Amino acid sequence: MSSVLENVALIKSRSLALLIEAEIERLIMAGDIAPGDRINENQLALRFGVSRGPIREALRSLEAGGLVELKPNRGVFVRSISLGEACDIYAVRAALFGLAGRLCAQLLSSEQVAELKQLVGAMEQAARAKEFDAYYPLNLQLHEFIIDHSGNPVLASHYRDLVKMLHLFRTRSLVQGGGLAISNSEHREMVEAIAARDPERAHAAHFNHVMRARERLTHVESNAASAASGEQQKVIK
Amino acid sequence: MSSVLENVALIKSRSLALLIEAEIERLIMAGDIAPGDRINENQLALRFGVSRGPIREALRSLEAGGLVELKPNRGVFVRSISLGEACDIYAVRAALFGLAGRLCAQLLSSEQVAELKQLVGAMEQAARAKEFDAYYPLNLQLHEFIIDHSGNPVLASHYRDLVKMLHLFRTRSLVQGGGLAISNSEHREMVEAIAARDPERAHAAHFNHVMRARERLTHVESNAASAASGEQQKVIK
DNA sequence: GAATCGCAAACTGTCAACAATTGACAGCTC
DNA sequence: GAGCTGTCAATTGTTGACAGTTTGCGATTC
Repeated sequence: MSSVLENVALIKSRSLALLIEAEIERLIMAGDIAPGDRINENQLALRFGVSRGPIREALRSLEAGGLVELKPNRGVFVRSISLGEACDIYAVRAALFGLAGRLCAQLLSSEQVAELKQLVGAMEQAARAKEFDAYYPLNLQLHEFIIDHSGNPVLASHYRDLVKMLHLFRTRSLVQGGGLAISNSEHREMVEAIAARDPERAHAAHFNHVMRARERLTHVESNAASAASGEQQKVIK
Repeated sequence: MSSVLENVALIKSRSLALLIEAEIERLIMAGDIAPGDRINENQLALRFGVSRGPIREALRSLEAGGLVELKPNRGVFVRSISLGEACDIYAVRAALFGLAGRLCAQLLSSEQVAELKQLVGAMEQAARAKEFDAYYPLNLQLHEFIIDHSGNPVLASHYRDLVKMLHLFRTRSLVQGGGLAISNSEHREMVEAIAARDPERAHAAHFNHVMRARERLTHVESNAASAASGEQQKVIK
């Protein structure tokens, strides 16, 4: 047991609130606490073995991040994202990802472009072999790479906030399932635009990639809810 | 005296933390607390006549909004934005504003387009007459209009966060002074693209408008840096 | 005289108790 | 029996106190 190291790490992180914030976020992301659920401060405090102070601070932070909602005198609730909100988030995400693509086209070294090409190649292989378990992490890696190498931390931070919020949308599993081979041609276009050092084209490729993911999302949704009563659909374009 | 109504409003707002958060934000925006300054919890608690709990909660919220920085065991500091960070923020802002323009081109009614045209007309008049005091609020109004009518609250929220953060940049007064007639031709192009219902063109116009503001910013900066000793900088508090 | 060590004041991090509000249930009135 | 009212338990909002850390200042040493 590396009790010493653990203690050091614990002391370094300093402030239970930060630790607890990360832990609550993890619980929400893992679906351990479902969207719409109320969060009981006492219960959490008991669970973590701390007082309510740090818990409340952590929740305040999460609220600003959009993961939970604060209803005065009622408590904090895990936010649940509607289809309309998810569409809004996707649009903003598309704008940010478009910017990331534009920046990458201007900034990336040839070596980094080669890395991207390799990634897309691996994804193509996985898609052809229908190996979803291999495809998905590569897909994540590709997007992370582009965001990280845009050289704009503000962009990266906001982008990640949006991705987190999208995890609160109910049908995300379906969304992730959609696409595969379909979207890899989009990936190829993205990387080619970057390789061509064409910021405008890269922007368009990246923006459209996310917007098409949004369209796939709405189609899945409308199919799923077509039989049910007419939920007010958000008109797109 | 609507003392009863006031009390109701006060009670409704419920939670000192929310009130205090708004108040601290106001203090920062007004330059009452300067970037880089440390915020003393005890002092604030005394000033507002509350305990430190709500203060800490409010600060947590502001930290997530990017207005203050939390240094463990040292305290919270008002963030100070460097030129590089300001550029990053401008880029993200440009991407969001570009999206807003794109959406407006798709959504706005003819009446709303007429409103925009009227605004730009008034700005042109003010610019010709060199009436800066008239121009500035109109400029703000134009940008607010576009953001508000994009129909995307997520976009609006993130955009406003960025604008707030830019207020922490030291030479913002100079930035606002730059442009005027120069940038109004950009405004005209923005509105014309929206009126033409051309999303792509609107996107480009809005994106470039902010990016050019960024360029003006960096030029002002480098000029200010080169003539640092001579010119008397406008000091903010 | 400069650098270092140690101490004390100030401040942050955390806690446990207190006050106030909410929502539900039981009892009363009509 | 329906609707209102008052009370109660649960939970949030707030507070003041305590513990640990940082920092500035002064004494001490070389």
